[in-house]
Amino acid sequence: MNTANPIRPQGCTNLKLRQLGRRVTSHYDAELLKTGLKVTQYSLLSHVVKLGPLRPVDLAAAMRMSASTLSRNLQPLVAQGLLEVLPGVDARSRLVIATEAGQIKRAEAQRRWRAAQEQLNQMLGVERVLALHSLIDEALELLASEETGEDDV
Amino acid sequence: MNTANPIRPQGCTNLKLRQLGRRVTSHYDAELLKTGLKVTQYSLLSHVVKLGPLRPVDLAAAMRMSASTLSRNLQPLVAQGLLEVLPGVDARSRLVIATEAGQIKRAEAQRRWRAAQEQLNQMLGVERVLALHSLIDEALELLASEETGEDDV
DNA sequence: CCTAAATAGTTGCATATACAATTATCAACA
DNA sequence: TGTTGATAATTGTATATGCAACTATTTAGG
Repeated sequence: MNTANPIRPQGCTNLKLRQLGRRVTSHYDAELLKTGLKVTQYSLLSHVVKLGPLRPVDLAAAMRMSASTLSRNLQPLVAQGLLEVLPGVDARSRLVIATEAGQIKRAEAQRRWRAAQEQLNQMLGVERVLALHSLIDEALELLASEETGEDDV
Repeated sequence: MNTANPIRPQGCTNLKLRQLGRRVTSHYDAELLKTGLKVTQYSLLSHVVKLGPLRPVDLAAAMRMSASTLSRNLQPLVAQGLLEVLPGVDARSRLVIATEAGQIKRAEAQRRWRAAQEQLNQMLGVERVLALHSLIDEALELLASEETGEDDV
């Protein structure tokens, strides 16, 4: 019959994203193994190095993760002496900053990350990676304001 | 100078996948909230209902997740009486099966899932979702055998 | 038949993830 | 200036994720 829909997406977008995410994470993690960092930790460290001393709330926003997740994810890096959490301008806020060791570690890990990224480009084809990045960026853009119950009263 | 590369992917594929994954997960979870299931749990339950009694190892393979993760992810669903883990043909293996309650719950959750999926199609545009699915499927295919150190000796 | 390798599953450990609740502080305003 | 609502961060609780190590079987070879 096919009563109304020409082509409809098959399968669950979330499941697919998770499956690919798992696979890709393990790819980067394998390359980063020797640095002692997981790719999630590299991302976090890298953001702090680049965005320089900044408040957790701003870091969480930049990385599009919840503040509570960030709060916990900072801990392993602080424990390793790669990051520091200093008192902020406010008595309630803080400032996250990369230590000297953190900057060095990041530079080292960045080489590994680049190798992993380029290997991925090889395996998937640069075209495909570019297309995937574009789609993800567009999707993130389109989902940015939504979902929060934005009624702009 | 730009010595050799016409266009190279900007940013980290893993970070992007994670960011979109987080956003999309929360979208589905919001819709599934009333069923008491998270989208990860819905996926698992759904696979068991569809693939019928099967061994954990096969279920993990079908869902492309590690056996250890699956082992733990089964627990909340078993605790809720939606799944059962029965002795398998082997003394070492098991059989995972959906209970009556599990099948009912899955049918209910499926309606919610479909609503979430269609809402996502709306927000992103069907074209984009189709393109994303295709890219992910292709990437999973291309990464399927790799990465395991396959030397096919 | 017995041993070694392969297979199935779980568990210890560490991390990632987020919602809800909590604590602390700050800002607006009557 | 004192209350009230907003903001910043953390913590309790629950789940997701995987590697390495472990237990229990099974199978393959000698």
